[in-house]
Formats: sequence, C-alpha cells, structure tokens
Amino acid sequence: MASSIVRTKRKRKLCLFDHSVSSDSKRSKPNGGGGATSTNLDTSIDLINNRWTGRPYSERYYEILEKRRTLPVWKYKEKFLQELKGTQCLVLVGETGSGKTTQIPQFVLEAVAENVYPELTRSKRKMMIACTQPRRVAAMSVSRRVAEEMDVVIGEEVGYSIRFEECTSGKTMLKYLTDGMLLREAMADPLFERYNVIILDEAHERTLATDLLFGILKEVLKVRADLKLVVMSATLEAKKFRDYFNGAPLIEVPGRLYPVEIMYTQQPERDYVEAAIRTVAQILTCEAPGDVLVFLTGGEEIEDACLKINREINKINYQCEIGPVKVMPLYSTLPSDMQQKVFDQIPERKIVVSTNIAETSLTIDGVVYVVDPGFSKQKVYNPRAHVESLLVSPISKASARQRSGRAGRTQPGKCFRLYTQKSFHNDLEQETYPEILRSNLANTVLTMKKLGVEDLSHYDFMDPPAPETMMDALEVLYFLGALDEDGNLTMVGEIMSEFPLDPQMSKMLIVSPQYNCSNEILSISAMLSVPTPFIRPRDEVQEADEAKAEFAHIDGDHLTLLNVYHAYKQHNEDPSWCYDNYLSHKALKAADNVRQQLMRIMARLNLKLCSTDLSSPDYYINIRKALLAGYFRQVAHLQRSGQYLTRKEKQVVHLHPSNSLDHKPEFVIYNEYVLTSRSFIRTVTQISGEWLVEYNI
DNA sequence: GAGCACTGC
Repeated sequence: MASSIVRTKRKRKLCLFDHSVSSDSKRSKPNGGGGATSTNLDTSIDLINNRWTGRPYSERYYEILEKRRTLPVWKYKEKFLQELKGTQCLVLVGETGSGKTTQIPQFVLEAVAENVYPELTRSKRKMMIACTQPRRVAAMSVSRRVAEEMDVVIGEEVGYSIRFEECTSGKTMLKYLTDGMLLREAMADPLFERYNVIILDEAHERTLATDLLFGILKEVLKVRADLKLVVMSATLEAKKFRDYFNGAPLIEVPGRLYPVEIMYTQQPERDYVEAAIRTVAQILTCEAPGDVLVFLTGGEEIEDACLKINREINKINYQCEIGPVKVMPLYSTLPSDMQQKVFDQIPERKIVVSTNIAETSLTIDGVVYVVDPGFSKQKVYNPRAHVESLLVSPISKASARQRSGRAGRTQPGKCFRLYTQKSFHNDLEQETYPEILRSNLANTVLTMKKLGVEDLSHYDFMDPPAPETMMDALEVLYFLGALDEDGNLTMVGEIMSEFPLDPQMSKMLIVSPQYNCSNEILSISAMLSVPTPFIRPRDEVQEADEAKAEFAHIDGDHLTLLNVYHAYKQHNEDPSWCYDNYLSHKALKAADNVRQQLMRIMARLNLKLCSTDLSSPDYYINIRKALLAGYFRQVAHLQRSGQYLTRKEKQVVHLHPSNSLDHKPEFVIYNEYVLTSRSFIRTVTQISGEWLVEYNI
C-alpha cells in the first residue's frame, strides 16, 4: 500500500456541486380513506384471512404464531389490555426475552382495531401506533420481524422510520421509529396528532430523546384524551416512571434467560485489563467449553488486550491442550467486515473482547462466559469549563446485570465480575446517569424552544439537569442569535432548529451563503458529523500518516477534511481508493449521506448553495470566516509560553498532535476539547485576530 | 507528539 497512489495535491479544489437539488418532501401522507378500523369484535372469527390485508394467512404465519404464544408476555395479554382500558398511561416492565418489543404493539393494534378503547377512535383520526427504539438497527429489524409475524409486507401496514430511511405508506398502522425521529416529528406535529397510541420502548436507557419525550408527552396527554402512552422498560426504575406519570398502573412481565452464575473477586483488582486477561486464561483452562465475552473500555485497550490474550494462549498451549481459540476485537470504529466476524459460526472457541457495544447494541449468541471488569467510558459534562469529555468510570448495577445477562442467552452461563460483591452493593450506582445529566444541552434547549416550551426552569423533567448547564445552553443560543434577550426563539433560531446538528454548526451553515461558500461549509459540516475518516493501523502508523499528509492543508484540519471529501468525490467514492489512502470508506459514505440531507434542508429553507471561485485568494479565507461565525466561542490564543489559552474560559490547552498545521498560529478555532493525558483542542483551523473584533470576544 | 464509549436527528 504505497502512499504514492495518492495523487491529490494539497489545496486542490473541485467543483462538484452544480447538480440540481431535489425536494425533501417525501413524507408519506395519510390516505384519504379515513377510518381504517375494523369493528370485528372476536379475533377468533376469521382464522383464514388476514384481518389487515384480507388475504389468506400463509403457512409461515401459523408457524410463527405458535412460537409467539410461548413468549412470557402472552400470559399477560389480557391483563395488559384490560389495564390499558382504565388509563391513559401505563408502564410495563419486561426483561430480556419477554417479547414485549414485538408483541405489545401488536396487542395494542388489535385492541384498537376492535374498538376496545372507544375514546381513541372517536375522532376521525386514522389509526396509527408508534413504537420508539433508541437505535436505528433495532427499529428496522424489529419492524421487519413484526411485519413477518403479521404476515404483511414491510412498509405497508407495518413500517419504520429512521434517519435517511422512511419505510412507511398510507396504509401504515404500526410504525417503529427511533426516539430521535419521533422528537423531530413533534416539531412539525406538536400534539402527535397522527397517533392514537405511543409506545416508548427501552425507556430505561434514558436517552436524551426519550427523556424529552417523557416531558412533552406528559403535557400532551392532558390535552389529548384520545391518546394513550405505554412506557416499556427493562429495569426496576419503572417505579420511578410510574411516579413520574402520576401513578400509572405498572405491569411486570418476567424475562426469559437461562440462569447465570455470578462470581466476584475476593479482593479489589488493581489493574482491570491484566485481571481480565488472567480471568480469560482461567476460563480456558478450568471451565467447560463455551464462548467468552470480555468487556473493556476502548478500541486501543481492546487491541492491546487481544495481543496479550493471544500470548497467554500460546503459553498455556505449551503446558496443556486447550483446543483452537480465536480472539476477536469488537468496537464501533472497527471496520464492518471485522465486526461481522464475531457473528460467524466457527469451529474455534470464540473470545470476543468488546466495548459497551455488546452490552446493548449487538447481541452475540452462544456466549457462555462474561468477564466484567466493571468499567466503561462515559460522557461527562462540565458546565463550568463548557466541555464534554469521556472518562473511564465504574458502571452501574443495571449495566452490570445487563452484561451478565449476555452469558445466558442460549444456555446457563457464568459471569466473572472483577470486583468484590461488597463493591457491587456499596459502590455502584443503581442506574447509569441519564444522558440529559451528562450532556451539553444547547441543542436540547433549542429543540424545547421550538416545541414551544416557554419556562425551562419549571419544565417537568424526570431528572432535571443542573441549572448551570441550562444557563450555559441559553447563553450559547443567545450569542448565536437563536434566542432574544427574553429567551424567545428568533427567526435565526427557527431556521437553526431545522438542522439535525449542534447550534454552532447550524449557524455556520446558515451564514455560509453570505461568505459565498455554502457548498464547502456543507462538506465540512458533513465531515465533522461522522467519525474521523483517517485510519491509523498500529503497525502502519508511518504509512498512514504519510497518506494523511497528502491531504493536509496548512491552514487547518477543517480544510484538510474538505480536501479529503473532495478527493473522495473525485475518485468516484471508490472503496479501494479509500483503502489505499488509509481512509474509512464507511465514514466517507456516511458523510456524503449527511451532506445530502443537509443540502436538502438548505434548499427547503431557500439558503443559497454557492462557492467562491477556486482561483480566488478569498476561497479559503471565506470558508474560515464562515467557520468562525459558528464557532466564535471556541477560539484559542497562543501565549508567549507557546501554550494556548481558550479565549473564553482561559483554560490552558494544547494543539492535538493530529493537527495538520505547519506552524502555531496566533489564533485558532477548535471543534473539540478533549481531556486525556493533557487538555487538547482537536480539529483546529487558523483564523485572523482581526476577524474576532465583530464578535466582541 | 496522541489515541475518539455508544447512540440519535
């Protein structure tokens, strides 16, 4: 993989964006038919024909139905439907394997169709049920499964809606969607008028979107008697949900997992990675066959641990035969084909060393042993320093239970917790802190304002964020011109809320036509919205850095990213070109996708798509000025000492070594502040001190 | 001269 393949010259520009803009109005419209509800009161009457399609049921339908009936949640069907009769809001606790995600929405759909809840169908509203999921893959795969169970075509009666993909039609009665998507819909439809029942699934995960939906829906229920809400959760925190929703009835459904034996260490471990490796060795030598899942905190740590585990295995193999073993890393930034390997059926015994991704997002069947050192990287927000950072922190009890459950999916298993039982009981928090308490809330506050929340200080959050965090968010929005002195949304704020981006980035996009560089700012925004495209394999560090240098722009990383995007388009999005240049095709494809979405929004808002002439000396100057228009609060100033100070908080920071600058400019804007071995500012671009004057900073 | 858990719009 010689870096000489790279032909793109530094500062090379391309004009790629003269093609016309397509319209964004692809949202499905309800069909004019109105009441799609059947009044068939007895489900057993029509055993031959599918009530939704009128077509005869397939054989497969009956096969699946047999299996569905054995799910724990089926025993609670009548009780659930009955309880829902007397209430607007209901909480259901169902642990892994209860079948709640696939079955409950179907129960609700049937009951509504049979007019069990006349209050819901009194209006002329078309029947529609929403079920939210925190993750896109889940929304998609669960809806596919449910369509199969109902013997209908996906996208017709049952569909899904996720970012970049709408799979619904006028016929759709049951829609799975991400919680973020439902929040987006609420912006245009604040009373959720297209739905009669909303189901918030995986509520225990407490994503930012779910937490916001809690508050909004609680209000909406007051004014919409023809709406019901079902909150589904996997943990005991459900009691908290019940209290929050004014004592809503609570139903508990058992899960279905094989028993998992929990082992604790006698003494606290000093080095959790070392302890994890030792535990794996013990499992291989002392325990019955079965795949092993080890939880660690990050990609680098995982790659390291994989090497060491392999070394251990070689040592053990000297002494005794333990059979073929395969060690596999798993983390989100791992290339997809490598990720896929953990799902392959292989003759060797699998040892998967994974981040939290295997705790909720991915399920690996066949795991019998789980090794849980009790840590994960978590986002924390410091409102004083205005920074989000990642810290290795102890997990919660709920998280520990979820991890151990991964050992009991196909047979009884064992979980080795690398901490003491006492520590589990005394030191671990009950639940992971909800995301809303760990985030910068600028975007959240903008969303709330758009949704019409006027008094943020008295908003009914399940867990209210720190007042400082809210103040900080209000301040950012005020300085960006999204809010006026009274905290009301301005015209600019309205426009900003249309973008699925942080407010700074939305602002930079909105003003970019004034700097005659919206095409370029679109590309940069898209690139900043995806993980870094630069791949740096540990044994090819030098080659990778050389490849990256071919794209480097001496004025800064934002412009380097622009060069990469342009080169990617120039090479027709060729995956092998990406590979040869140490670029992630996955990341670049994602950026291209984001860019298209942003471009459609720009067009819808009549924001001009334009570029400064490539040969003009202002080409890059305009781009840098537009960057500053969004990120003027993230400026660092070079001191005589050679250090940088952030302009606002006066924090000592250092340029991240990954930067592409060839010198230390007096002023830089930065995209990210990262707290690791030192305080770094990452993704930095040089700006001129004179440009700062108009921002009063 | 380091090293970005994981989602989501």
